[in-house]
Amino acid sequence: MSETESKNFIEIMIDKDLEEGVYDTVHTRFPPEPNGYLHIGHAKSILLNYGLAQKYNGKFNMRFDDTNPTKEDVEFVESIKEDIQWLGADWEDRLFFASDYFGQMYEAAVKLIRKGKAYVSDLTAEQIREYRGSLTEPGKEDPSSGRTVEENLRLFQEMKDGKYGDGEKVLRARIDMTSPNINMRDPVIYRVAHMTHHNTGDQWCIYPMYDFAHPIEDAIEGITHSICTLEFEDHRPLYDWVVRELEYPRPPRQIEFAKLYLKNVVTGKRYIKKLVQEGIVDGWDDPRLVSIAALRRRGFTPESIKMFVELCGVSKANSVADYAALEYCIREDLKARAPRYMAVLDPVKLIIDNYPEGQTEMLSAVNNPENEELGSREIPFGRELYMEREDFMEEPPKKYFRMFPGNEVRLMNAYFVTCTGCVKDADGRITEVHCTYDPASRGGNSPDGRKVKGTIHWVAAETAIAAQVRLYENIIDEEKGVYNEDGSLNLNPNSLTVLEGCRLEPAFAGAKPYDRFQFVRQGFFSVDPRDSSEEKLVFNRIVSLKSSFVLPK
RNA sequence: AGGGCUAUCGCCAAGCGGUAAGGCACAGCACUUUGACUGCUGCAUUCGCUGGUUCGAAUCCAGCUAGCCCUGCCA
Repeated sequence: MSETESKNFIEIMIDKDLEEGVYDTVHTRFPPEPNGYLHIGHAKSILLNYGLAQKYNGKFNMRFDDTNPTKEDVEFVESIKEDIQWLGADWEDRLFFASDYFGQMYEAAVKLIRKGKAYVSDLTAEQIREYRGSLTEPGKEDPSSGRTVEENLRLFQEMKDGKYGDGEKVLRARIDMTSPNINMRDPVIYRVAHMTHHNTGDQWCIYPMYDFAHPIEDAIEGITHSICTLEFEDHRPLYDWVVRELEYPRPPRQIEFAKLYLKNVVTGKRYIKKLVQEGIVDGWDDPRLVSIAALRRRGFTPESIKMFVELCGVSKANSVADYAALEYCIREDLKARAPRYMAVLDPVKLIIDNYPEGQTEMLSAVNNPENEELGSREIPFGRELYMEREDFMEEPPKKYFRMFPGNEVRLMNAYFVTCTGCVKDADGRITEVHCTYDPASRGGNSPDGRKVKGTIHWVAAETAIAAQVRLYENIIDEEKGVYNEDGSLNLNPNSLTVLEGCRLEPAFAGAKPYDRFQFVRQGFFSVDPRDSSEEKLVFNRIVSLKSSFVLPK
């Protein structure tokens, strides 16, 4: 990284560690529990950990923290792997499962028992809670804490051998029942759970708790900087206690940072579940959600998400990012690499009265004026076109410079046309707009040098492709805040607008799922991978152009 | 209320004793074959509050205040 670029607090800590020789390399990891789908918040952690490893020429591990079989499922390990790969974080050959270390964790527990640092407790869950004390009162000594090492060894062995039922016995670390930090009041480190584990099957009936397992996982893998979120700050003394008592050389260091929250967005699993159940969204990858899969389906690029995460920065202050920042990132990424084609979302016929009936011609158009590499294409032109309904007004307000009777505009990449009027049906709805063209202005410029203020997009009626376009908004209401007092969500009734009968220029033929385009003046769109087929093109709007729909005030 | 953490522009965020970076958003102007993009300009006499130390404080000290997290055999 360049010297002028400012470093975040984690990089400063790493620099110090390297300088003082605490570590001579950087090794990070992303350790999700496979109990759900990844969302934008996880992307920050993934990209932060992976980015740090890259920046310091270190390594990055992928590890499933699967120490609690009651909540986990293989379904999630596959989706998580897919999402991380899509984001571009490369764990190379270092894909691990915490469950693969169960044997070593068991041995570690035995070591603690031998040192007199752990004991088997007979207390029930409720009793343990009572003995723990409260935020303001110290805890009380566990009646089982006086057992001998031999007895503890035997009991723990029996726990492992399946002699006890779930909840009957538990292994506790002996630390300090009076600690002001509740996590240090003899935390449970092993529990009995007769369950089939997605990875280890029925091999184990005792499972380690996170606080005990995580530092061991990190130490085994040689992790140097174990980066997690703020809520684990209180656990750090316990993390340090575990690696110290287990006597790992060069123990890993835990560093906490603030999670990334987005304004007006749902990430809660129970809320998403409800939205799916009620049919408000069509799944965990519905484009209105911010799961990695949803963002991908909507058309966001990995690069844009990376840009967003970097834009947000890393700190310890709780913060909520504006959705506008995410939109900025995808616009920024796509504007130079998406071909810009014309598409009419709300079509109305435009008839050029002085263009020869039956004649067609091909016009050339540059695919992206900002990126020559994207080449150019030929677009058919004829007497009958489709134009955007909002691009015509019978009585225009001031500073409206699209079509209105008597006004001359440019048909993009084609000709100057002068509006002559419109035709309405019995209900007064405009069915046709009429104009005349200037044959000398082919390509969009007049040889006499006259200028026009407006340029509008269009599509030839005869060759136009019909498509469905979906305009997505945030599913959460912007004005009223996210949640109601009863815990229900404030849904935005306009979160999805489906536009049928949109007309596209022929260049769209052959578009494939995930292909991204900039519809001239309408924003960025991508082909929906779930609903598009050869016969039916379905586009999701990724993000609109900035203020492109706004009429002058 | 016991412990931990945080507080710099509407939203993120630099700053680490020498007199408030940057980005997003917003506004204005210019340019424009997308009212987009781009370019330029504007946008914190002030850093949660109050005192103190100092020639000098967002930065150090003290005391307040506010927010977040912690009483799972979840992670």
